[in-house]
Amino acid sequence: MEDETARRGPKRSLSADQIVTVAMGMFDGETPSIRGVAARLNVRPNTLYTYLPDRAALERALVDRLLAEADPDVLVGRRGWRRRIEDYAVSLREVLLERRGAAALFHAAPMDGPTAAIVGERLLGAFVEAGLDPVSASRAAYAVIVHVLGSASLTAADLGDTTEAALIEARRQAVIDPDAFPLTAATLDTAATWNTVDQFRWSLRALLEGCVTPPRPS
Amino acid sequence: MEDETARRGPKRSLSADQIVTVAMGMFDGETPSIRGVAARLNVRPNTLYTYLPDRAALERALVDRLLAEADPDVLVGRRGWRRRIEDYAVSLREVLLERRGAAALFHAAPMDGPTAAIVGERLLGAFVEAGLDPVSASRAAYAVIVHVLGSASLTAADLGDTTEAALIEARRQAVIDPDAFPLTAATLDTAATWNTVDQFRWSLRALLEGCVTPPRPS
DNA sequence: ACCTGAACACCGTTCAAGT
DNA sequence: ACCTGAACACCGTTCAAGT
Repeated sequence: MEDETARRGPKRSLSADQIVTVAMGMFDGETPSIRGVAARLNVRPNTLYTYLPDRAALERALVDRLLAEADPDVLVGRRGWRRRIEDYAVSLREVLLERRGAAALFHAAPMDGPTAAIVGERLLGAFVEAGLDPVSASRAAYAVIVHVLGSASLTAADLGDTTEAALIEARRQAVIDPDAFPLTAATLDTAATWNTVDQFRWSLRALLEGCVTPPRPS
Repeated sequence: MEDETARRGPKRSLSADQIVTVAMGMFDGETPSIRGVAARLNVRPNTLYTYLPDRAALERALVDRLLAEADPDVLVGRRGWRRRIEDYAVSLREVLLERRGAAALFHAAPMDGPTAAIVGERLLGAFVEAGLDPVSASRAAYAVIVHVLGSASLTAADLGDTTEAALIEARRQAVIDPDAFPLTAATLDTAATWNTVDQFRWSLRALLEGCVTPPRPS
């Protein structure tokens, strides 16, 4: 009948979950470091190795938490499949851009956590609903993941320390030689918005459209 | 009338280009480090700061070299626009996967070098040829970049230290609960090939198709 | 003008020792 | 069982000093 905290005594002052939660609040351009997280927890760096085998484990856990933060529940419901996919994608993009350095994580750690499995299953469901056969649905689901993460991390890299507005302005002011790069010069204003949600929605819609279009004869 | 090397004497034993060239041969999962490159050049780490302002400059230079290695010339010629884009994309993917750690670079350093400008201009040309208006061509060009880099770095992350064949086999052997994840379980064999060129070509074609399809009314 | 020694403030990780 | 001190082998970068 002991209460929860006393059940086995306060031997463990930490847990892997707690460590990951603290780390989630420490994105600042880099992935939170083992030493940094330990310092925040007022504990020596090697203490964390009681709960995590290595840094890669922390990274995998962070990847899964970020996927969950984007709320996989928007992938189900009675709205159309396009809308559901787009909403989750936009949400994930937002989550990743809110925390500087989060996007890059996905290119260092594999997505093999429980939330990744749920997101995968639901993406498949949306594409089956769109009329795709299972093989195409699987390919389409991965294509969407690729596009969302690619976009988020490229944007994160371009943003660096500045704001979106500053980046757009800087891009607009770029000096392009119109003789060597006529098309680039003519489309400078559009290129200036490459890192906006609007561009993201445009390319994601194009991808979805292409995924559900029967392949043309090559 | 002095010869080239003697013109100002052998004061400089290095050049930024030389440093970048050496670094290009040192991808091993991480971006080559300043200290590592210096060691390879038989020079003290801080010597490199005579030629490069900081590590970020090395990274930007490497990004441009990698884009060039994929050979932007395949983007021009008399072959169809789809073929030209796909060939460059596949080539860039290959270049990035050949050097472990190369793909991740693009998500840390902006693409602002001379080769990036050429690739951009030629992608725009291909999409204009496809009949897109300038604004759509610009968006489509960026969408392609996003997709290629997203795919390459996700694949690099999944591959880790193993080979493609080993990864496919491991994915095929994965145990999925068919009650909780019916679609995932049913499409396991396709998911096993997510990191292959075939999947890459499939999703890239879908993206291109969607880019040249007139937008549907939302 | 170029290169270096020495130092600073960081990393991830291991291992034997303490409680 | 958990936490730590100390150490190892790394980072990028700065700065005063040497040639």
